[in-house]
Amino acid sequence: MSGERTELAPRYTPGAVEPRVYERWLASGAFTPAAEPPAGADRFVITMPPPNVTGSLHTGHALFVTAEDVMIRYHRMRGDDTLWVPGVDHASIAAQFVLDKLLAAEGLDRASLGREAYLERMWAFMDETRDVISLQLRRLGASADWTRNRFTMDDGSARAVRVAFKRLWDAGYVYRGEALVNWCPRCRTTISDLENIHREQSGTLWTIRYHLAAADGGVDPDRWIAVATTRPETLLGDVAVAVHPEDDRYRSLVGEEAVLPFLGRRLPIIADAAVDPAFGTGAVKITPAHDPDDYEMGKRHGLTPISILDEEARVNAAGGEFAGLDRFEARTRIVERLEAMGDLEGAKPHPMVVGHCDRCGTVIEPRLSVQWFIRTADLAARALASVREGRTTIIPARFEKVYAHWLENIRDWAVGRQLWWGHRIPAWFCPDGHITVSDEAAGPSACATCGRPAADLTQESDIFDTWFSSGLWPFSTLGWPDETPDLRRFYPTSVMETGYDILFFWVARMMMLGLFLTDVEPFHTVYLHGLVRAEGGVKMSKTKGNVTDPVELIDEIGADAVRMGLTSGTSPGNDQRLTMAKLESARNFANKLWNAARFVLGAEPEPPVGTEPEATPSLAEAWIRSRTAEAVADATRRLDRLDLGGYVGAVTDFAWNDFCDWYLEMAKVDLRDAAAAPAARWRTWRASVDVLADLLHLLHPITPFVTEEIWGALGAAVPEKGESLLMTARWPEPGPRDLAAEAAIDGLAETVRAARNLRTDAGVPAGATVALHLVPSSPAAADGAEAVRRYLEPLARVRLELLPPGTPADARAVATALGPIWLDADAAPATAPNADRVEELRRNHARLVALLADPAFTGRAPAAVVERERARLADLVERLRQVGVDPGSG
RNA sequence: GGGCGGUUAGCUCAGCUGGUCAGAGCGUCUCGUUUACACCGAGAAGGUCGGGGGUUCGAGCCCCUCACCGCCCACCA
Repeated sequence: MSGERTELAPRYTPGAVEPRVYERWLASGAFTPAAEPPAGADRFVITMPPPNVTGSLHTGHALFVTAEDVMIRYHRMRGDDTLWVPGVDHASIAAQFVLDKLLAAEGLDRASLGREAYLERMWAFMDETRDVISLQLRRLGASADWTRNRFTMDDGSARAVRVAFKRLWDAGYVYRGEALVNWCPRCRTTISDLENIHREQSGTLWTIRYHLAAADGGVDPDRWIAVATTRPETLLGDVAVAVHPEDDRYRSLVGEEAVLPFLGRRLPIIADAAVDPAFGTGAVKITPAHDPDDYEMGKRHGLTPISILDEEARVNAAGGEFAGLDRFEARTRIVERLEAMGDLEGAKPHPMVVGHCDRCGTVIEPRLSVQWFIRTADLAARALASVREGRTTIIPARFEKVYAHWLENIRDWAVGRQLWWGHRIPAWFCPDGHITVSDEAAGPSACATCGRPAADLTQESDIFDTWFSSGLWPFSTLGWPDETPDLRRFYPTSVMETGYDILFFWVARMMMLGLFLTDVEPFHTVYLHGLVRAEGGVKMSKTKGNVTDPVELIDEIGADAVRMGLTSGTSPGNDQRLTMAKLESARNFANKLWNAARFVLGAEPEPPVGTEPEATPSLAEAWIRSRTAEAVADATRRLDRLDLGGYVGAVTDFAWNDFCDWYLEMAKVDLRDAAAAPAARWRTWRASVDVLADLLHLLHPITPFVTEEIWGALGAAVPEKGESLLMTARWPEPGPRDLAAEAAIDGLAETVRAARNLRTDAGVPAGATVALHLVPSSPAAADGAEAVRRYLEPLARVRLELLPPGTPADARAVATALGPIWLDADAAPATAPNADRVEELRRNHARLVALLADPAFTGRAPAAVVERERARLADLVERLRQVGVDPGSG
């Protein structure tokens, strides 16, 4: 038994063990699936949201890492064929935003560098940042397969993007057309509707006079139509004035022309039912190139849009004297000029909703341009059906409605971005106007329509929306489009875990693309965690400066505590405030576990000599084994339901209350019983080791480091317990329950608490041992009391004195499951401390008597419920009788 | 303008298909140098589960309504 012993350090210091433990895990190769799946094993594959390559993880990310790692570790211990592919996302717009700022600090910009040099800089930048996130993930304990580490800009992703786009194109799901899109003048790119953040703002509603054209071809100074607008600068692009067809004020003007100020353009006055006569003046200027409503109306009336802003939202040549001005300068100038001309009829404050760029906050400009679109109607319908028909389940379920609502109202996806960092759209234009889409890395060899050679073709300069490649993640990371062994073995994946904030951005897109390209749902469960908020309840963001680096927290209190602090007491989809107090109590738990293990390891008795017969289990052992069985079943059930908060709560509760507070205290009694046979002491110790081992298994998914470290020491002491890693040990099966033992210890615990209360009430010094009198309420209770005497006496610091059944209870007695108890007279106070307790018994008794007398209850409630209430009443009657109170008839 | 979530002990939050569901941690108060742990142990106080209706034998849990707080979606100039 001697062998090598790994002693646990006297004090728990997480920083000392974590890196070493992670190295052992890595070296074991167990993060990587075996070459062949274990026979008959279930599959469990996590789809993780690849974080943005440019950023480092904040504490919010630590939650997703924890949730996924808990799941994957649990399933690995179950013996499932598990895989977790880690990786990062190239985040084109975010990456360019960051790099542009770096360049600006050097006095450089995108334009002066040019595309090629810019991308070189970007790759160099990537090499610096790419590993930061991997390192953070490792510090958190992520048991991901690093041999499969991926990047959405790697060759595999690039190929998947090309093939995916080609298939969409070939199936008619891609089109190119002119449309009004969301344009960010600062990022100089199109963005999707999702990235266009609407914010309420106070604006101004100006009323402007447009004079009517005079019969002689000039401008009529006395006749005008007043239009209301919040954007006077766009008048430069006006092509009409619209009124409601039923509006009597303007009916006679329809068909006439107004004259555009400054530019003199003739604007037909048209009638359209979309105009709200009650708003403003009831007359609207129509600017199809700069307003979505106007664009639609322009199409209805055959009006040609006029764009008046360039890509940086400065007035272009079409703006006449205002050309070159920024849109907001132009607004000011135009208002001033109109006022001077006497054509500004009014201006009043007007609350309005304005779209802003999600990335940089700039006001979004609707811009008319030719774009690549993915037709979403069919794709969305399939994605919707998958969830409706239960092939994919979203947790929590309420997000299924959110998901459905979005997909039901989805618009076509403008996938092109006028950026450089990203996957270039694999489409080539031929001088004759034909488009060739190719999935070859080298591009097409010739125009697919007319056969002109590749040399004559030019590739589209736009790149894809980042989410296009992210949307392929579950299968592009497994080798798709090739039918690789990985794809066959690990696809579709099991659980897709992410925050609810990217339900539309990512989850919905993965569903749409996955179903189209692979004909199957990319995952059967979507688990959405809530957001982690800072202490004050505010959202964490870099600009607010309240982002905490998880690595700093880990250095301070350990990765296990960070993981536990982030998951305990949480429920999916609900935000949480992460407080230092919560993290500290998680750290305290790790410390507690550490010390409990130190105790168990240090309590090893002399082994018995071989001739001694094996001892029978003590009551304490029978009880803790039964409790362990329940804990195993409970933890397993909760993990299977992805109830992570419940799992953490249940397993820590078991560890702290059942194992540490009660079992170890009882085990001490058995271990230190000098009168007991060595075999009995040995058996008790072995039971402690067994239960500790089971407990470590249960805790491992949430606190992998501390449990692995303890496991190592346990294995050194008891080789058959842990020769290898806990990480790959088998998840325990629940053993049989022993309800008799549980009832016995429940009775013991109640009696100990009651005795402790009596001591406190009586002011007995903590160290003193006093006599405790008990009148067993039955012969069985007498036996029960004898059975727990060995534990009761030291735990309550009393000498138990059993009195003959029927002995009248003392006036200060308290009722327990075993019978009335009271302290020795000289230790007890003169008053009757149990008056309140008796009163409570009486109240409950009265309530139950009334309830059971009600035929409505006994008649309609299920028999089991009525039975339970009857039993409870009987217990109350017994306890009242114990303390000398006659319950009477009620 | 739609939709969703929250409102449970001083604080932060759990509460599964209505029947020990009135809970946990932290905080507070009182004890405690028992050889695992003061990052601890023992004990205690503290809530008519936002307000008001309703369904039911029985409701934090279901229905209606109101009030705040927050979020998501939404092209009205």
